[in-house]
Amino acid sequence: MSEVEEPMRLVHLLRGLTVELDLFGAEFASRNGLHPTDLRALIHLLDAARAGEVVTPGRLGEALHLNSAGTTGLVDRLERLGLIRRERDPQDRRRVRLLVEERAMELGQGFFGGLIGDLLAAMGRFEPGELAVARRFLEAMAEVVATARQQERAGAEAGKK
Amino acid sequence: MSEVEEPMRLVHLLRGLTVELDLFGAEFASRNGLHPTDLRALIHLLDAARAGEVVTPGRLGEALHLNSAGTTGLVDRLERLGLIRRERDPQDRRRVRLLVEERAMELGQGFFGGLIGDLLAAMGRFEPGELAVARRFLEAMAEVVATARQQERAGAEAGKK
DNA sequence: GCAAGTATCTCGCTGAACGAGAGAATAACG
DNA sequence: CGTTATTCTCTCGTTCAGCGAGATACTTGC
Repeated sequence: MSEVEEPMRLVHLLRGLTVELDLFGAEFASRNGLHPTDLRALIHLLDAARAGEVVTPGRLGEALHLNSAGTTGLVDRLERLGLIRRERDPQDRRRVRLLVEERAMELGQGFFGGLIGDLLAAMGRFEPGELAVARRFLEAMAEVVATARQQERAGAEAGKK
Repeated sequence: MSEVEEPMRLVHLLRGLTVELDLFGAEFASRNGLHPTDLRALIHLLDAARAGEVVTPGRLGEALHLNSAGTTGLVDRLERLGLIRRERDPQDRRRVRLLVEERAMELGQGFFGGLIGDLLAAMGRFEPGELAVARRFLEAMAEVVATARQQERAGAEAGKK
């Protein structure tokens, strides 16, 4: 086994892990009558709610790379399912605030709850020092991907004539 | 910072990383006139080709959770783009083998090449022992997700009446 | 050689997402 | 203030990926 074998295996592991997580999400979604987009939206909304941020259809669509028409459809769907509620912002009545309903939190709990518990349990079998290494590692990888994404974006801009 | 803070941050890091990778893939795909599904199919086909395995439309569709009609559409698309080629299996003429064209490999190189290089470079800044820890960590996480996925599947089966 | 089995493809349809633009409210400026 | 510009959201018509059902082509077993 050469010197580069080990890192290469790590790359594949990383990719495999993202694929697994993706599939897990997709299966959970279809099992609950949601589309992958709906689940991603829900995750975004729950994260924002936990952080105390106000989310509008505009922001949500931007985060998910949907245009306004697609966003309206998405919000309609989530509202019809009773997962969120629309409410006009009293300050700026052009805006609509998206409020997550109780049911959405429960659903999120069902999705994450179990998995997060298992992940934490598995992490419990590592030394604190090892977890610190894992964290540094993940942070380094995340930064690389984020940087690559920006370069990709820059390339897209340039290629647009 | 309590004892559970650190692992929880790791969970969020992990999720954030998968989101970033996903977005990176989606952006690369649309930049090349592909759909996310097309890119996933291409990755699967390239992996299989490297492993020397024969992929048929049936296998591909199964891997991507598409039904036969959707799979035909996908293969049509990839063939029209000149990324793969259909070829009837001489042994069993019911089957069709999917062969990746040169162009697909180049595209895959364009997608992965740069990113993998950057990831490897970032890994180079870690000690061998640290990389071993990262690997054990990722393997543990992957296993948890895979297990959770099977449970989810089992639940889906049961819930199906 | 005929029935059953397997692999792929065709047809018609649903619905998510797109582009364009309308509608409604606020901000900015004279 | 009132008129114009701006910002946010939603509507309309369209496109196209993926679905269910079933047709077609080939193989295998009896």
